[in-house]
Order: sequence, then C-alpha cells, then structure tokens
Amino acid sequence: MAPFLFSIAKEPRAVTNFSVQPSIPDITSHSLEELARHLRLSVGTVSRALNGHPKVSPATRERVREVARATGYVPNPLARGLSAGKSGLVGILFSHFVNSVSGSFLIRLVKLLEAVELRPLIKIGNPLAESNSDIIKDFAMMKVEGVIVIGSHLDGDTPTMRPLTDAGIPYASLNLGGPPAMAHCVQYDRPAAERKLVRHLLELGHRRFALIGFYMQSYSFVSRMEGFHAALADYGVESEVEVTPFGSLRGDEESTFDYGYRMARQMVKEGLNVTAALAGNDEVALGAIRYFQTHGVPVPEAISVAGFDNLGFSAHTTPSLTTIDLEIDRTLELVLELLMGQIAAPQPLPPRPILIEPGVIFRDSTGAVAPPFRKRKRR
Amino acid sequence: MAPFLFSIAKEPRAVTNFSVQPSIPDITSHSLEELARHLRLSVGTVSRALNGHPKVSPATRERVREVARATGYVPNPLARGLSAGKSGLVGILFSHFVNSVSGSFLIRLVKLLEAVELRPLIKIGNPLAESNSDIIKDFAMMKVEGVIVIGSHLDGDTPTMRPLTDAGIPYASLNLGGPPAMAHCVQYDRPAAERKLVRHLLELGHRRFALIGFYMQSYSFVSRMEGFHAALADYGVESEVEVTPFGSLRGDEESTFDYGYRMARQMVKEGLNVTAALAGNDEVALGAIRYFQTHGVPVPEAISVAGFDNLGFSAHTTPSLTTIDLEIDRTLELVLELLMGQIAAPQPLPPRPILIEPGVIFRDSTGAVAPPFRKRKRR
DNA sequence: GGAAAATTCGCAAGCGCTTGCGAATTTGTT
DNA sequence: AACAAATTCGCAAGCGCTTGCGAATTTTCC
Repeated sequence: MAPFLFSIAKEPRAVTNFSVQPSIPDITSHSLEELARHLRLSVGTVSRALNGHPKVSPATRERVREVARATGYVPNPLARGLSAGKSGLVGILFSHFVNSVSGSFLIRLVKLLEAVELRPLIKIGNPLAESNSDIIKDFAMMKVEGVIVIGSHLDGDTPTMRPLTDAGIPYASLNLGGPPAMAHCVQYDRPAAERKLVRHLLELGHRRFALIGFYMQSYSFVSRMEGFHAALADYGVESEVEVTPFGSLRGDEESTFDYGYRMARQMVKEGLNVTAALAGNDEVALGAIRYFQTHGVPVPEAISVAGFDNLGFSAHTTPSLTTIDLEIDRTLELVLELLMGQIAAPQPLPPRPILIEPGVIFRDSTGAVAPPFRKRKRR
Repeated sequence: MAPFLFSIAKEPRAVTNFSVQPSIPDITSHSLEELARHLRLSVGTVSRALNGHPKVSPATRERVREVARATGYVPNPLARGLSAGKSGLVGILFSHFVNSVSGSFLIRLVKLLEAVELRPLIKIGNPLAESNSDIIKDFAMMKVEGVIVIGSHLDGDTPTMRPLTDAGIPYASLNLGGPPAMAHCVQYDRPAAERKLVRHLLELGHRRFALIGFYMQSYSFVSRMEGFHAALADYGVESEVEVTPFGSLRGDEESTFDYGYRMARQMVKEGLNVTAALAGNDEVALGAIRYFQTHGVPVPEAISVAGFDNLGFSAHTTPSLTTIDLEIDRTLELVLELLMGQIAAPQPLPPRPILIEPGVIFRDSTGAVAPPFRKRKRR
C-alpha cells in the first residue's frame, strides 16, 4: 500500500454492456402443491408441517422442512398473508426528525430484521402529528406481524400505540422524545444521563451554565433539568449555580446545526457570562462550537460545550465533542427483542417499559474552568 | 424567545399512562363488496372502475373513485397482489456502504415512494457480493412492481439487474460505484466533476497533488483520473503536474474518517510535498483535515483538501469543505421517474442511462497556494 | 390380534380481489 | 319505434395458502 507514482489513465470510459450470465437464478418458486406432490404428502399436511402444527409428527415435520429447504421452497407471502393474516412483514413507523443519525437507525433495524426473517415495511411518519393512524391502518391491512415505532413524539407515543393495542397488533417502540409511557417501549433515562454529565462539569469547576437548543415544553428539556437538579443536590451546590436557557418556545424549530449557531450568537451578543453550555443534541452543540470558535471564544478554554446523541461524527470534530451516547445498536436490539417477545406470546403481555441509562462520553469540548476563572470574551 | 431565568423543575418524572382516547381510528377497512353495495354497483364494475378498465364509463369511474376516497376505502394489498400479481410494493435493494449519507438516501426514497402510493420493501445488500440474487428472488416472490437498486458495486450493477430484466421486473438503479452501464440507471459523470474541481485548483496555483482514500482498481478512481487528466489538458500543464496516490489496493477498506486520518499521517510521515489533496469522499477528506490540523499543517494554508459527496455536515466543519455535490434529492427523483416510466410502459423499454454532472462546491478547505509557495511543514 | 392412539388424507371453504364471458340493461342514433 | 352501441350485471374461476372436519391409514401397546 505504499504510494506509487501514477500514470494517468488514458483509456476512454468504457461502457459495459450486459455480459451473458452463465447462471440465471430461477426467480419463480414452486408452489405448495408441487412440494406436496414431491413429498408424496397432502397439501394440508405439508402446510401444517411447515407451520409447526401439533397434529403432525415430528418426523415428517422435519422431513418436510428439510425438503423445502433443499428445493428452495418459500411460501408465497401474499397468499399466506391473505389466508392466515400473516405476512412476514413488520411495520416500521419512523417518526423521528431526519438527521445524520436517523438514517442509520433504519439501516440497522432492517439488518436486524433480516436476521429474524422478517421484512420491514417502512413508513415515515410525522413526529409533530397527533397520531399516525393512517399509517397504522395501512400496516394492519398489510397484516404485519408487528410494528416498531421509532418515535420522537413530544407527547409520547401513546396516541400512536393505542390503536395498535386495540387491534391486537404486537408493537415495540423506541421512545426518543416523549415522556416515559406505560407501553412496550425502550426509552432513555435522560435524567440519569444528565446527572452524570453535570456532575462531571461541576467537578471541573463550572457553576454558570447555559442550555441551548431546547424546546422548553418538551419532555427532553424537563427531564434533563431534573437530572441537572439531581447533580446539584449531589454536590450541595444549588445556591451557587446559575442556569440560563437559550431555547425555543416553539416545538417546530429543528434542532439543527444552524440553530445552535444562532443560539451561540445570541449568547455572545447578550454577553452571557457562562462557562458551560449544554446542548439539546450534537448538531446544536457543534453549531454552537462553530460560532464560538470563529468569534473569539475558544472551546473548551473559554466555554465548555456538551451535546447529546453521539453522532458518528462527534468523535472526529475539533474539538471532539463531549456527549451522551445513545448506543443505537444495543437499543434497537432491545426494541426488537421486545417485539419478538410479544409476537411469540400466546396472549397480550403487560407493557414493560425498558429504561436505558445512556453513558456519557467525555471528550475535548469540555474542560476545567480556567484559573483566571472567567476569560473575557472578545467582541 | 428571549432567554429567561429558569427555576429548576422539581416534580417527579411523571409516567403517563394510556389516557382514554376519544376517537379510536377503525383499523379494519371495509371490503370491495361493501363499497359496491354502497354504490349500488356490482363488485366487478367497482373493481374495474378503480383499476381504470376501459369497459367502464368515465362517469361511473369518477363516481366510484370519489366515493372510495370519501369512505376511505383502500383495497387490500395482499388480496390484490395475490390475484393480480401486483402488490403495490417496490423492492429497494440498498447495496451501498453505510455512512452518514446512506441513511438519508433511504428516508428520502421512502418519502418519494409514498407520494406515488408505493410501499418500499427494503433489503440491505452487499456491495461486495457478486450479485444479490437471493434478494431479487424475494422481491419477485413478493410480487414487487419494480425494483430500485441503490448500488455501489465495483463492477457495476449489471449482475444484479440481469435477473430483473429476465424476470421482466421493471427496475431503475442509482449506480454509485461502478462503471457506466447500459441499463436503466442514473449515474454521475465523475470525470466531468473532477475536471471542474481540478481546473479550479490549477487556477489557484496548485501543481502537486495527492489522491487519498481510493481503491485504485475502482471505477471511481479511474474515472476521476480521467477528469484529472482532462483538466490538465485544458490548461496544457501536464508536464508541470505531479500526482501521488495514497490509496489502497484492497477493495474492502472502508472510506472512513479514520482511513483519511491514517492516510494523512502517512503523507506527513513520508514528508510528501504536495499542496492539494483530493479525497475519495467527504469522510476521508475530513479525517485527513483533522490529522493535518492537529499536526501543524494548516488547511488550506499549507494544503488544500477536497472531498466528494457533500455530506450535510461538510458545510459546517472548520474549515468548511470543498466538495462535489451529489444532489441526492434530484437524483433520486430521476431514479424513481425512470422506474415509473417502465412500470407504465406496455412493453420493456430500451435501457436509457442518465448521466448527471455533479456540481462542485467551493468552500474554505481549498485556497490559493501561499506566496512563499511551499510552506515548510513542521515535524 | 385387536383396540386405542397418533397420523395423515381429502375435501371444502375462505381470505379479498381480478378477470373473462354471455346476458341484461341503459343510452344514443336514425 | 327499432336497432346498434355502450355499459353494467352476475357468475365463476382462480391467485396460493390455511384450517377444520370426519374418515382412512398407520403406529403403538397390552
């Protein structure tokens, strides 16, 4: 892999035409009837064997499955769905703000589903909508075997999930934005995460905080404040600490890079005297850092900044970002597990919310308060 | 939205239980038969009206559709699929390396499909695999109405698409990594893009280039070299220019941030004397920039760096990244258009590849070569 | 060998929709 | 009013699979 001098390619760009392929995979699969004839069994028995009915002996069940596998038989999902109300499909209602993480959510989820031989039927919902009942309805019609909701509904996923329970459709949700719900969901213990983060900052000597990029009515804000408060109590420093929120009172502001940038500008303009800024997510944090850096407020020397999300990117920024890690992979696995449990269960399970305590990743965007304590900001 | 002093929330974290919902959306939709009864028409006629058969008068066709819309009738996709071999599904074979962009590809595509009332059936393929015939087979079994391939197969998407044409399944592909193919696909004119970029750098005075993070056998490398060469010819500077590739001879190295970082380190270690580095993609470029910045090689003062992709992020890094914009949205629309055209066509259309010439976005990571021409790098 | 238990068979109905056909009905034309 | 053309109707078959039932067959056990 040593570098080598390169002679510039001169050949004209080739247009590859279809080459003749030796083996064309046969795309049409045979039917149950054929399989049965081949096995010298009746269609009914074969069907029952495939579906693991108790009335068929273990011996033939295995034999049937064996041959099915060997001949590459796969039941027609549509027919199966029509007839038995099973489709091998699981609906994924993705109702989260689109950012750099959200896409990988989907990809990972699709991969996980592949492993359990389920097909994803993806719909993009609206996080701001009351409920996404149209989508749920479509799922029901497609006879999905379950539904996964990746949701950041401000009021929780309850309205979305209610129709699911009513229809007896197994579901599991990843509650990304709303308050904890008594549902089959996985959610983050935001207060706990915040508490860890703030304890760290307190130890570094910070006493004056800004909160940026929050929708103030949202659970995500309230919950993090709760954690904040807990940390202050841990150290008994409530009276020394000042906290100023630079947030929004409207729910429709996206938590973007630009938003963080603007909030930081506002902070600087107002000459806000803080040593640490806690952002609603990584994008906001990075936007703020960008503004600070380009306007004479070095991070973390003059101000420490922390995010929330741990985007793939945040480890590689300058400075790298202290943030809270959502551990997407593990979380999604839990969600799927929750769903599979319900699908397998003979009767509806009682809701069992799972709380995940996210870890805090300390990186370079947070540091100790400098000895002269408050470095005067230029401008 | 002015900041305000905040009193820390003390209420305990509330667990919202399912509140009683006033309106439970009815999930079970009525059948064709009901619709027919309601319309005082026969099932056959209604079905034909809905599907736009010629034998039904325009008047009743409209009436039927009107009532169907009003009552919220949606035909059962499974039954329809079983009976007519149509499922309203389109298979999406996503066979691209996963990075920060790839996810948004999916989300955008799903949204586009929603607009034309098609459901996506997503499968993640392997860009390194010969063909993804298993997946294609599954698509065929699900009676998809078409397939969209988002592919970065090094050898083009041909092997994947061949079975599709054989099976008469409409498809359209976004060829992200392979050589141009005579297929229904959209692809980028990489040489043209590279040419624009390099012309720009030549004008800025650059004469010594490094290429980082390429798989040297790949079309993406070869094609970009072609554009490189064209730019040199444009200015007649072939003889003055030196170009050193820092790439890989293995196809399985991912084009990641870390990879760019390592390549940059290698460049510096070897004391490579260049003023501009062209990266295989944005992540690699940003990784390289990070290394340079943290090791005494200011960007763009000592070295200009350009990417390829235009991640959402690249506008917001420090420095912001000069890169080539893939215009995902427009491109995906074209792909879908291509597919819809085929679905609508009574008989197979001849392949019509569409070439997109991506634009170059000049930002802060590239600049003029400094007057002392070569700034001595530390270390 | 014979009765009970366990399997398997055949058959039929059904999932909700499409499609083709001849017959019945409506509409338009002269 | 008579006839042709255009619609619509009813009916039936079928898409590939599931499911329930009584009957036929095989296995198991004493």
